[in-house]
Amino acid sequence: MQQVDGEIVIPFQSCLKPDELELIEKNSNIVNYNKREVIFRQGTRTSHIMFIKSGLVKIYKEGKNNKFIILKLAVPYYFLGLLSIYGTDIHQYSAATIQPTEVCFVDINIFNQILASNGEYSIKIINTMANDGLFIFDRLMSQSHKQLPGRIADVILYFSEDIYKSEEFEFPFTRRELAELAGTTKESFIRTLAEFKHDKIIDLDGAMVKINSLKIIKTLSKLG
Amino acid sequence: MQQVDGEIVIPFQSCLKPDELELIEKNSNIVNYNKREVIFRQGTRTSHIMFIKSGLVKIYKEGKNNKFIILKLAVPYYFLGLLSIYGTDIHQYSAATIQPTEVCFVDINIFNQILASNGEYSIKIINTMANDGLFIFDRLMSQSHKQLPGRIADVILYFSEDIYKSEEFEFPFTRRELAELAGTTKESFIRTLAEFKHDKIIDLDGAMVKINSLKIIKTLSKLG
DNA sequence: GAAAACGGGTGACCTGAATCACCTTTTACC
DNA sequence: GGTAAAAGGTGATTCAGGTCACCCGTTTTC
Repeated sequence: MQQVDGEIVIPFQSCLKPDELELIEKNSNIVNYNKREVIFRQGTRTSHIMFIKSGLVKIYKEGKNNKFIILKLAVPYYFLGLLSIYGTDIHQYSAATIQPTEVCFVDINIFNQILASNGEYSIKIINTMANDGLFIFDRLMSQSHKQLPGRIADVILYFSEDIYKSEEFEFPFTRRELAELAGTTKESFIRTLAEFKHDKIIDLDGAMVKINSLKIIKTLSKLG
Repeated sequence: MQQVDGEIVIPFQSCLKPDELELIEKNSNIVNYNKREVIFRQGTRTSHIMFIKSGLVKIYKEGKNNKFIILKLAVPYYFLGLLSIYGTDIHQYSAATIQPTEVCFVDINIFNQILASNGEYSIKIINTMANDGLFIFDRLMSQSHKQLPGRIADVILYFSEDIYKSEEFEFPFTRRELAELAGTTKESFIRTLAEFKHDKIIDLDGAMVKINSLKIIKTLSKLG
């Protein structure tokens, strides 16, 4: 972890007046993380508004006996931990980098000051939090109430549609992490993925994936 | 469903200026529901800000082949569907009354107007949405990543601590609904509850429950 | 550069909980 | 008030997917 200078591009910047923007810039700083570094741990107190400037971050829940549940990936211009900051003051989940990442930390009092005075901005934040909440809701619905094939299909769709916007991509995760994202075990994930390959629904070579039948994947996702 | 007059007590009323309050009162109305009426269905467009004036409401997700998942109960002074209203414009879950309920509908544009002009109030709404999101998050974590006894314990704790604030209470639900709240089936729920009774962790007579060992219940919830 | 640790992968086994098939009691309703 | 439907409950059966016990290849580490 290393602190650096750099320009700040806060989400919804266009809703901010020049003086508000200046206020934020004066009261924030950027921190550089390497691969596989923890940004914050669940159970710790929230202290700053955070958003990603560049890089890739996993948001996950730590359970007992080394069980992890990956909730989502966060990409540039995503706020980190908003729900916890405005909910309980205690982080309800952890965040760790997958790739080298720049995170911008903004003083929380300054941010609140802007929310209080700039109605347009606060509605943007309300929208962001609502979408965040609904997204995690969807992911957990997938993890809790779908069968394995549906969950694996969801993971593939997540990378294809949300993260890489391509039907051909490379998993940035180990199989164990992919399993944690699907809410299953490494073994079951590997097995089901192998079935997808065998059934020619996807091409698979190590981390490389190419979706052959998006239609089948979507059907699997829908049927659960 | 029946429309009536009546005084409006909006959540966080104390943060509102008299003219804002008046504006809301002029642009809202109260609707009376009987037991077991649907307030809104998932998949429909959001249209109003809603909150409960009196009564009891279940918030649930409808799956395929008559599967339901109950996410939470809403009690007086809870907003209904905020996440959907500010997230997608489409209700992501359904709401139905359990007991006769008065719901207050507020014009959404008026409400947004107040959010934009009253920073204190909009931060309250941000807090509310964050807590809502985290709560549903917790419930789904329970449903997806705990074993049955832990899930049943969670349901008992939910009624005891959140809803009735007593170690003795009456389920307002059928066994089927209780199962939907625990993310399981009627049969499994009944079986596990019977075990709790047999092990003297609870007394059980129909809908009546008395917790004998809160400690064991909490342990079961924690261990998952 | 040996050894340990980690990642990907496979097969055998086991089990928690869903499903199915009932039965009984209570509630709803022409 | 009689019938239908819903609710509570139980036992037997099934199976998806977790667990365990491995294998091999690669990367890390001292």
